[in-house]
Amino acid sequence: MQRSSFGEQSCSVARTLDVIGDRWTPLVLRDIAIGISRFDAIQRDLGLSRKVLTQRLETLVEHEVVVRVAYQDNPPRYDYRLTEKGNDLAMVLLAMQQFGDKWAFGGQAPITWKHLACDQVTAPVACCDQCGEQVRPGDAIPLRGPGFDEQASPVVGEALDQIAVAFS
Amino acid sequence: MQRSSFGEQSCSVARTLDVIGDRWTPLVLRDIAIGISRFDAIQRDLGLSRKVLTQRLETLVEHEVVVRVAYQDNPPRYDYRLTEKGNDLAMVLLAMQQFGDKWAFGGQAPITWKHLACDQVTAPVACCDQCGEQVRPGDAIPLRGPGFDEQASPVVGEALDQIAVAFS
DNA sequence: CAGCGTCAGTTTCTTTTGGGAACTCACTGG
DNA sequence: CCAGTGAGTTCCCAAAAGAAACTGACGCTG
Repeated sequence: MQRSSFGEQSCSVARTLDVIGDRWTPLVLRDIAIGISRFDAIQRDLGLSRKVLTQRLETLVEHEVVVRVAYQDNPPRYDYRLTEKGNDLAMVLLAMQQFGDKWAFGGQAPITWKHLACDQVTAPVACCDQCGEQVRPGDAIPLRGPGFDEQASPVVGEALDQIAVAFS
Repeated sequence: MQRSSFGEQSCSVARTLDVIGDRWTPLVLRDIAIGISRFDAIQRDLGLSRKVLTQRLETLVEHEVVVRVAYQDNPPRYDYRLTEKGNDLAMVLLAMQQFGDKWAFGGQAPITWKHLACDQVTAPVACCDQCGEQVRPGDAIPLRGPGFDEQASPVVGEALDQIAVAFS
C-alpha cells in the first residue's frame, strides 16, 4: 500500500495524523488514558490482532506520546503510560468522545469525566483563549499562520483568499 | 484486511472513528472546512488517489457530516459542504491542529483562526462546562456514564474501578 | 516437580486496501 | 473543432490488517 507519510506536510492536522492516523491507534491511546496499561489487557479489550497492537505501541513510543515502564524484569513486563505529549494528544480523544456522545449515543455517554477542580461531571467545551467565549467552527475563519508555506499549499492559499474576500 | 467496523462498539471514540478513522478522511474534512469544496481541488491539494477520495466522500455523505450540493447540472458538478454534524466533527480537527501546532511546529502554526466574536486570533482551549476553568487530561478522572455497558466492556469496567479506588 | 496459566510478543498465511496511472463522459471556452 | 476541466471509474500491484498458532520465561498449585 506504500502508505504515505505526512511527516513533511505543512499541516498540523497531517502531522497529528502521522501519530494517530489509523483505526486502532486512537483506541489504544484511549485505553491507556483510562488506565488499561498492559499489552494483554489492551488486546483483550479491543480485540485487535496482537501483531497490529505491537506495531501501534511501537510507533506511539517512537512518537513519545507513550512510555514503556517495566514493572518486572525476567521476563520483562511493561506498563504503557501517557507522557506529557500524550496528555496533549488525549485532548483529541476527548473531542472525539464528545462528538460520539452527542451523535452516536444521543447524550447517553458510555464514559464521563469528573473534573477534579470542581468535583463535577464535565463536558469540556472549546473556549477562545482571548475572550473566553465558546468557539465553534463557523464562529471563526481560517487565516495564514506564521508557519504557512505558500509554495507547498497553493490550493489552500487560494481558498483562504476567497474566505478573506467573503468576510471583508 | 477485512476492516473491523466499530458501529456496534459501546465507545464514543470508536463510533467517531467509524467516520474519520483513517489517514485521509480527516484531511478531506479539513479541506472542506477551510473552503476547498470540489473534488478536483481536494485531490490536487492532498495528492491522494481519486479512487480513495471518491470512497471517502461517499462515506462522509453517508454519515451526514458532508452534503453534496450541485452547482450545475449536465454534467452534474458538486460542492461538498459541512453539515451541522460536520461542524461538530470539525472540533476534533481543531484539537488535532492544536496538537500539531504545539508539537510538530513549535507554535509556528501554518493556519490560525480568527474568532469573529472578538476579532482576534484564537487558540481554543477546553474548558469545564460546569466551572469554566480549563480542563486537561490529568485534571479529570473517567467514570461510568449513563450509556456504559458492563457486559460489553469488562476490561474497561475493571480499569475504572481501579481509578475510583486510587482517587477515593 | 509436572503441568497449567499469564504475559508479551513473533510468525505464517490469506484477505483487503491503498496508490498510480490511464480511461470515460459531458460539456465549455477560444 | 480541439484542448481543457470536472468528477469519477477501472486495472494492476504492493503493502497492511486479520486470524490463529507458536515461543519463552516465569509463577502458582496440587
